[in-house]
Amino acid sequence: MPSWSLDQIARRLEAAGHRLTRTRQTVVRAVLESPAHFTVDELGRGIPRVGRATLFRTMKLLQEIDVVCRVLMEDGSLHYRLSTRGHHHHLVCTSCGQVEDFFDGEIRRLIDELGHSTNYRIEGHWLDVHGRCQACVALEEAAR
Amino acid sequence: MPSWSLDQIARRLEAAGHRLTRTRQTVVRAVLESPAHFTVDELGRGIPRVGRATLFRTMKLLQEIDVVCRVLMEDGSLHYRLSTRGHHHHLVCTSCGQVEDFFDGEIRRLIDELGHSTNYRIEGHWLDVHGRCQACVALEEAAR
DNA sequence: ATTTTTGCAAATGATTTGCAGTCCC
DNA sequence: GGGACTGCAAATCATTTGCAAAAAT
Repeated sequence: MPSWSLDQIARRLEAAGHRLTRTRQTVVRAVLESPAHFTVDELGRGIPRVGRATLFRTMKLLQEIDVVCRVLMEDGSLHYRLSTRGHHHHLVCTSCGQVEDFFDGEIRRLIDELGHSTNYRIEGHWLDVHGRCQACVALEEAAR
Repeated sequence: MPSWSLDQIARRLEAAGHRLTRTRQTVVRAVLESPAHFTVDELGRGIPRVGRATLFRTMKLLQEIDVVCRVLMEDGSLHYRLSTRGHHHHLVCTSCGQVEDFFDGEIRRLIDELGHSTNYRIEGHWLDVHGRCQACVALEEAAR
């Protein structure tokens, strides 16, 4: 189950007896283009035409059909993220946005171990790492 | 590390530069006597003399010193629970909501390595693991 | 034509904050 | 005594709901 497409989500919505209206398409597209995790607020900022209530209602719908799920962040804020089963690991520069892919062999091993030690059947994981790339760090240091 | 005592918590509080006042003792005792997980509301109902604001302030304190942590339940409500140990991450069963703790020491090490190999200055990471607990898997298999 | 969906504004519920009084070292 | 802590009430924040208009089948 790689990543979601608009079509797939449309089918799910209809299967659950909901309409894929223009507004909902707008929201779903915004979700698909969002980073790994985001708040309702961040999402809404990108699509100001959609009313706040509708945004919440749509997110709740997407939750119900298991397209997205909510996650509690360390700082206490509530984020959404696509409930994807695949793994999508990358390292994003918070300054210039450059993306670096990395290999997850080791991480996968750790997660397998985790499954054993807790007796869980692990269904998926998501690792997000952020920082600044060498170029941006260098620029910043030069600026002083 | 096993279960918490009032004394241990007192020491932690003081170590972090806070006082263990009578009111805080009341709250801590209530926490120690609570079930595995509980809402602020449930906690407060047992100790009506303590003001609501104080209750929230105390819970935030206990969070900061890693005595309790918050968990997002499937139904969207926020619960607290005693931390079995210091800082940790959660593995939540997607079926019944049961929570297991795990530590990210190894993962942190990998991330440090990642920083070196990519020349990034890593600023943070977020790891989310999901799956089903043994009991739920067993139930499901029995159902066929 | 009928049912669902939308946006607004008002309502709700949880958590936080301001502040004057109280407690602790 | 003086800063830390508390309770109250008011403020804030995210989310939900009521409702009349608009959109979808």
